[in-house]
Amino acid sequence: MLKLSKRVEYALLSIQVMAKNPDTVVSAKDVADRFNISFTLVAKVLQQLVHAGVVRSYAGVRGGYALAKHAELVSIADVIEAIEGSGSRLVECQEEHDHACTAHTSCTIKEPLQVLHDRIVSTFASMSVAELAGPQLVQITGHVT
Amino acid sequence: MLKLSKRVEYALLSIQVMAKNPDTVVSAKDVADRFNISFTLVAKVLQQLVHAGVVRSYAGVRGGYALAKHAELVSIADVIEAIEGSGSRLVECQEEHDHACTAHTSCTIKEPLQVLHDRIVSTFASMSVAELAGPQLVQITGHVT
DNA sequence: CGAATATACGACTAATTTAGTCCTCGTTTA
DNA sequence: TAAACGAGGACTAAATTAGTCGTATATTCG
Repeated sequence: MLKLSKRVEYALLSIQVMAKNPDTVVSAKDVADRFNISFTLVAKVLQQLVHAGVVRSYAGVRGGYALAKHAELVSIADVIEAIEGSGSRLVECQEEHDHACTAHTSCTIKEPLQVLHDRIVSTFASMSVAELAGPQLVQITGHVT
Repeated sequence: MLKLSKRVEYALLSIQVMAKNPDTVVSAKDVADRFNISFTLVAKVLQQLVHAGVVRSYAGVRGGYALAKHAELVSIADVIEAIEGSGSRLVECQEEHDHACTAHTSCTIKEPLQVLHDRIVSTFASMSVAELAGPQLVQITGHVT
């Protein structure tokens, strides 16, 4: 009914590791080994997360990746958008290239589905990746809002 | 970020026509012509809807399809499930064939995402196909609840 | 009856998307 | 300067989705 791509899944797994280990950098190899998944794919996915500003990268020997913001500030929607791009709607107009689908009575379902789309996006936006990591030990240096 | 398949789209378009014309049967050809889409595909999709009990079919010369229930009683979730099946989760366990993914620490994101999945399903369930048809004229023979 | 117009359905091919690999380059650290 | 890392492009493979074809069956109507 609704499946996330492996790329998004790998992104979430990677981020989960980072969220659980806020004080260390995590390399693509770490993630790939830990979950027995393709190193190169994970590496690619992590690069997309860098582009989107979700994680920071550190090159070099003891390099790797770490979250660019607090886990609470990164939503699942952010991650999905980082990987899949922001351009996808629930229903795409089926002739937007030339004559924006005015030819046929088409796309009459587009408008009501937009409402649905927005609701779903906000559902994704309502969960932060911190929730993937589960309850964390309170940081001594941290603070409660 | 989240796209419905053409099959679901065609299903919704077909249902929309039926919801707008509750007193007539709509043939696959009607729908295909109206939206300039593949007749055989629409026919197939409609057959899936029949199997799922969403629409009723009438064979023969002046045959076609009509909603099996009131449009208000059919949700978008029903339609998606009729077409895509009910088996898909947001994140699938990546080794459920043999040794249910206990080998690696994998699937640690599955549980939190289940929550998200349920929310999204209920979002789809919250909208009926009647909303695709827009406000209808009140039927003389109808009644208000 | 029988021709025309529907649905029913399985097998098939084509197109698109997603997954995954490979190779080369730049960076950092010890 | 060598080893361990990220960056990124070009590519192949696999899986999914879209779409076709052929044939069988039901119904209406002249």
